[in-house]
Amino acid sequence: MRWSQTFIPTMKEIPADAEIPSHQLMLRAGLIRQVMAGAYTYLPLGWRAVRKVEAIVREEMERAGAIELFMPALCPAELWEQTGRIDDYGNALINFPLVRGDRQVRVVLGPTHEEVVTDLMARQIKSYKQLPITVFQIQTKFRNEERPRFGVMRTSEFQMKDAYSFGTDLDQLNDAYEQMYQAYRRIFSRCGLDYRPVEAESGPIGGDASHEFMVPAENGEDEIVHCDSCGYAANTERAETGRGVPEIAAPAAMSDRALVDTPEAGSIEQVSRMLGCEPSQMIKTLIYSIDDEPVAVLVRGDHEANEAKIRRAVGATTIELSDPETITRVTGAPVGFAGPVGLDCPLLADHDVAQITDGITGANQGDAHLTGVNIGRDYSLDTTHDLRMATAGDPCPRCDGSLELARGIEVGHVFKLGTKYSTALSAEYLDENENKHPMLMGCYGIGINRIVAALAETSFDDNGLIWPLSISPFQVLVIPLNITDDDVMSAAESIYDQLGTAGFDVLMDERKARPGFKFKDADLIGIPLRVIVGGKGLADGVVELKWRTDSDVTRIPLDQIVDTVINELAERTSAESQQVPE
RNA sequence: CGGGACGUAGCUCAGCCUGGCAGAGCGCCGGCUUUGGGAGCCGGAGGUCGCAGGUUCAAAUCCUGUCGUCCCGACCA
Repeated sequence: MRWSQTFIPTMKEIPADAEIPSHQLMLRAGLIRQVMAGAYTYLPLGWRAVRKVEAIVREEMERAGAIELFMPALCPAELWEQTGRIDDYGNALINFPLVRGDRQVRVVLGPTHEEVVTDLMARQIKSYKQLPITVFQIQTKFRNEERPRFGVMRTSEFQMKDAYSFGTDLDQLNDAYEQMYQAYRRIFSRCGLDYRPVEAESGPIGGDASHEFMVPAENGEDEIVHCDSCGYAANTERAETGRGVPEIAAPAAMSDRALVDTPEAGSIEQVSRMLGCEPSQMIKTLIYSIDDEPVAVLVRGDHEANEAKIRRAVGATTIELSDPETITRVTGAPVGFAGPVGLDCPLLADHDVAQITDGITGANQGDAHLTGVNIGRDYSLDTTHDLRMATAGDPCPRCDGSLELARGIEVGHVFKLGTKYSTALSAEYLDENENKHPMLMGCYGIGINRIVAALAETSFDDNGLIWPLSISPFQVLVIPLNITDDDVMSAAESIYDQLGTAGFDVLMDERKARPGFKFKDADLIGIPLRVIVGGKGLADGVVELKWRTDSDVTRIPLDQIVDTVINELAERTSAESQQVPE
């Protein structure tokens, strides 16, 4: 491709709306342009990178035995009603009626395709002999992000690879999951990403039934914890802590309990400021409706409750914060003044709560708190649980180490679904004895364009992007410095032709521009290997070769340049693939 | 949806407080010079100052509303 004949609008200045490196660089390097909040056009350079990622994903999916198909983005709302997800998804699901003659057809734009693919399999798979099977597609997905942000990292329309496995039993599901897990490791490695699989919220199957693949990045949206001693990693929602049940007994020395006025102070922050205490001295009391029964959940004031952990602790199916009316009925006080003392409802406490001496908590009456609250004397518990989000410094659940916090970009997710969708949509098979069973499913997603964004977010220097060879829009950039010099141009043309013929993606910057200008653009768009053809070098019979990450050029005789480039590309490709797990 | 910021040329921004000719740099077009790290000089094109209403002799500037974009949070895989 010749630069002047393609479309690479680079920018010297940093667009005011872009805050994070990937967004700034993708705009400046001419990869994307914004159309509206949460929707971007991929320009030729950006789209080439996306396509390279797609090709790698496709290759690895097929290598792992998955079969490609293509489902419509437009799906009947009816299927979503059958699984209940039309409500679960809420406003994030884009759905609207289509007018067809005198009737309306309600449709959704698929944010994922469990419904459609399960319905397909329900119709086509009848026998255990047809299983297992894993299918995948690469397609545009839609989610109405109420607050799109971080450039292309979080948009309302995005490219996703989604795969679905169907099997007869847990063994087949585990096999498919393992296949996908390994394929994902190869995919992210091949794309040149530093990534980390972390345990994620597992849903109905339990155990290690879900992993997210995270790219560590300051600007990542997700928070994860990890242990450097044993390698345990999980997202903060999922992360267990290595804390045990403490001794539940009244402290040896405690103050008298006292009622204090805390007018209008219903939050931990307000109360701690008003009373001059640390949030960690407070007992946060949250009234949850768990399977529609009110339960008071206690966590330390500086901690955050984890609803999934609470649900697991009591084996419940639904959990939500109670509405203000319920809270008033249960505690006798407006929201913000609940406490465990004298509360007539079940108490569920986090481990750390039992270790608070002279705690401060709501008095179950408006504008008042209690101080000097102690377990054993003022309220009692049978046991305690791990009910809160993990934080930095918590003991590791797997070893003697401690947990650290980090942020990351989620680029992939593998999940054992179980029978949720196959049951709802009657995707059943007959076994050897003619008994019907719902199929066991797994689902496996990869954010295709998010891989490109994650790369841009983590691989750059002061001058611009730094692509790995594997997903770079072009592999080689040929720069003739002076296009009015016939010798320079014919040498450049010859190199360009030969490399193109040899099957490489070559871009030639034959614009009429000064050398400095071209070098700046070259650094910005970050093509890995650069061949510079200049009049001075040619006079000595050489051209210059430079990797994007090199500080200096290497002079190569003109008649060897094509072979040298081919060799270096082969070496780099091989070096990159050394990193890819088997 | 709650909180905050910002909307002036393609991009980055000044002008707004204290109302009185629509500005700069970069980019773009033409010309000359220059040619190894975002060149120099000369000439030029380009704006419904987000939109609507109000105040005023007069509004980019003051007031009200509205739309858009970004950031923090809520929500969300």
